[in-house]
Amino acid sequence: MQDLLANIKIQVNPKTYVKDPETSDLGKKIIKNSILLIDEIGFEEFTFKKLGEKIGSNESSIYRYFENKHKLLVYLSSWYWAWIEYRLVFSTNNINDKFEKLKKAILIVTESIEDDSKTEHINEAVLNKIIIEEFTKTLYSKNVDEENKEGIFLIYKQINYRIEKMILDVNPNYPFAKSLVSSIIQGSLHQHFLKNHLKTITNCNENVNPSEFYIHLIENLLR
Amino acid sequence: MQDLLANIKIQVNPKTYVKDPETSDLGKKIIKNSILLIDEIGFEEFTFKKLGEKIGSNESSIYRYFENKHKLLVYLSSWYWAWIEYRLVFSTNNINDKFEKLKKAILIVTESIEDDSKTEHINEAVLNKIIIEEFTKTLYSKNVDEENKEGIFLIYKQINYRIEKMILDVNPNYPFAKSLVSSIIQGSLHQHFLKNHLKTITNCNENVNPSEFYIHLIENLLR
DNA sequence: CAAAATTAATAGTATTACTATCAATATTGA
DNA sequence: TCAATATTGATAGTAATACTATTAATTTTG
Repeated sequence: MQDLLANIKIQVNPKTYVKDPETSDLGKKIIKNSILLIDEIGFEEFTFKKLGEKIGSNESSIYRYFENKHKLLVYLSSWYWAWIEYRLVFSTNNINDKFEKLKKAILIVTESIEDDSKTEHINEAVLNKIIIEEFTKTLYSKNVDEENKEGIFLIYKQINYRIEKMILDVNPNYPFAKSLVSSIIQGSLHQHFLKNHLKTITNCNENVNPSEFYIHLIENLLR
Repeated sequence: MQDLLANIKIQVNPKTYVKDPETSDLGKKIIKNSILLIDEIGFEEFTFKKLGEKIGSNESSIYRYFENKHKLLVYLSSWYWAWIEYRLVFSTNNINDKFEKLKKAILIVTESIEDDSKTEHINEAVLNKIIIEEFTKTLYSKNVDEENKEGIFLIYKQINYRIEKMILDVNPNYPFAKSLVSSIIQGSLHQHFLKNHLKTITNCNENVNPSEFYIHLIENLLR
């Protein structure tokens, strides 16, 4: 899996960037360190000026790759979900049992990423952390409708469609497959967040993770 | 219900404001019009300067009521959840059947507010709209932990505890009551949001509302 | 090795998110 | 009722953000 990924380039919607950061050293440095810096100080405090200082480069150079920090976060999110989709398809592909397939899919989208998978300039574990804390901001923004039209959320939606199909394969009569999937994907990020910040309204902690809650849920709901 | 509410003053944590907006005309004008303006232009575009212009008052006067726009949003959210809690307690109080009680509670926290209940300066229907679009920003902020310590989210958490108790009354063996509640409350706001912006990953629309999805869920999950 | 592309450095602008000061007005309570 | 007090309005000012523009320096490439 590790090695296989090394040869795959995750495709991100070109509308998220001005110049593809994968095409230069500076671009990769921007990606790598923006992940680290956002994790460190949070997205609100994050600025291109600070990022420039961190990578010993100029603010204006970063603007040649990304219009603004919102678009950069959208880029990172798109990369993340494309990576998740790849892992989802890859690891459910050879499972014949419909329910086992669905369970595996739920696991992929709800588990926390413990260690990184050797994509040189992207630390997936840290990226997962910032997705938990910041992904909601890419959806809940004044540009949602516009960005949705541009296809920015296509991969995210595609993951939803794939799992929706798996649900209907397990139980063709379940009437809320779309809502169930979207509430699992978004809800599991939220449970991770609660585990980190509002511990008293979640059962998740170091020992119990969101995956268990959601797998128990579908086991009791769909069959 | 309408009349009863007219005599109740919703209590909001004093740490959200500098001066209680309920104590003056200007304060009430700030509350009333901030709700309308945030709904109109979105929280990101919203500034105290624009609000000042809208109410024919000065930017600096608004700062005497709220430290910044984040705190104002926190105030509005706290008011909203206190209002929901009031309605929750009031309307489940006399229900004896445990499952019916839980269903009613779920209904209260997931339904969309169609018309306002005559709190003079607060339009609950519009407030509900901005909670759907903006509440997530009060939680997912750099100050969560600090604000949580200050008790800012107490009422929100209390609603969670109340419904958790109802779930355990229905099924004492259900192992994820906390996570189920928090995922319903937050998830239903998200389903409303998807209905408005990403229609293809939800079953909710003008005819189907999140309440139906969640009530069907607990019916099949807890008994 | 020359041309083209990329990056760095510097400067500058508009807007935001405030704070400070002081005058004008409204409120209150003795 | 009038004087003290509190509230609000007007104006000005600051630091930071989120950019854009220009030009020079450096790197890449054909």
